[in-house]
Amino acid sequence: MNIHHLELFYYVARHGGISEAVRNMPYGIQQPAMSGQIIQLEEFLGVTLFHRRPFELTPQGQELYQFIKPFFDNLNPTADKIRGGVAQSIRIGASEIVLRDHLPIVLQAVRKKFPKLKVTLREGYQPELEEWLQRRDLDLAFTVLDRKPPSGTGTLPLLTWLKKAARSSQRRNSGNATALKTRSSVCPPMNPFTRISRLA
Amino acid sequence: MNIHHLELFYYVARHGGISEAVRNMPYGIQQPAMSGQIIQLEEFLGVTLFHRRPFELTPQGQELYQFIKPFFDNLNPTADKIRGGVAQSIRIGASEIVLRDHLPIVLQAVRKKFPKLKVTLREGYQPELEEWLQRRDLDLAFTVLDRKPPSGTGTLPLLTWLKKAARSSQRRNSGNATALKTRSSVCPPMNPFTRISRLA
DNA sequence: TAAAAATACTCCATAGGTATTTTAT
DNA sequence: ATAAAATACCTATGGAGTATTTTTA
Repeated sequence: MNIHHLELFYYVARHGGISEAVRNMPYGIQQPAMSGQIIQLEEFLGVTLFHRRPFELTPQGQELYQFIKPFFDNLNPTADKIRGGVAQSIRIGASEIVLRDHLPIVLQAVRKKFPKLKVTLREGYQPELEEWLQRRDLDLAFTVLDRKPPSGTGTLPLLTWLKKAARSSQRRNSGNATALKTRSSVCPPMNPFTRISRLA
Repeated sequence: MNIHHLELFYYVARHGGISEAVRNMPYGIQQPAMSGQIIQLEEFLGVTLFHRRPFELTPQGQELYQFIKPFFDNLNPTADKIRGGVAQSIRIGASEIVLRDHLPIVLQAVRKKFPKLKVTLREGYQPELEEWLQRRDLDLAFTVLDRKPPSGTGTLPLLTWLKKAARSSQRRNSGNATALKTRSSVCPPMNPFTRISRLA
């Protein structure tokens, strides 16, 4: 079952014809391509899905359309929901000093870039932060670290992580790296600290 | 939104991991391909869909899985239903003579090949048959025809149509040609008659 | 240390494009 | 006569393969 064929059929059924579908497609495709793909779908199913001119879904075409409609109707909305559902929140842990003296200026700059981002702050000392990261109660932690990061987490040099976050895919950082991507100049000098963040 | 990516993710979520999904795929695919496609999906959504080892869906992964699951769960069953839903019935129209003297022997042979096929017979004279074909009240009609077939219908020489039906795709004949595909030797000599059948 | 996942390529199947013909209103 | 759909043919993108490395439980 070629699902791409179903997607094309969805638009054909929706717009009442191949050419009409082509004109209303969210992305570019030509009529011969559309015809070909639809024919392949019909051959695969061994069934005529619709009469061409005048356009009319066959009973089988209706059944198929009924089945695929809710899926394709809600595809992009669902994607948008998922896309937005994470990037708009980040949970940061750090020591009281970092939280009070260094983070505010950073967050202030971050807010300008991402006004809708919700930031949750949590105070804790190193072993706590580490545990919370592993438990996925935190997305990001600032702390000193004298050994390699525990599994499920990773580190980046503090002064470079902002740039790295920009490069590294959102995938690696659950979308939060992007949320924090900002001018590295706004990053205050916290050299001795090391960042631990969940990578997976 | 690449739907093929969703299909792959469905199997990953279902089987709890990329490698496990690869092992249980209904068609052949390799782990690197799977990894790559999943990564593309995650990059497109800007979200981690699942933690790799140990495997665990993220909240976003769960939301996506919830959404796509009913669709992919029912995909093949629906396809099968549509596939079978037509081939098992055919509506044939013909004159009383054809119906009584010629069709029975043909249908007897057809039944052997397609025991589950339901045949509906209807008697009528030429203009009626033609109208019923156009109205799609019939799938197939036997009649004489002194002019070209009306729109929405087509003809084939009686002694060759069985072979042709075998060649021509099911698409052209709503699956019924296949249902009627049988040894042409069982076709009695009805030379003067011509077949009209819906082509679209 | 062994299994899983990611990376680095190479390749090729097939979706899609252009040009044209056929079909139906 | 005109617009839709189908056909023929070619191109090229991106999905999938092999080999290998990296990761982590």
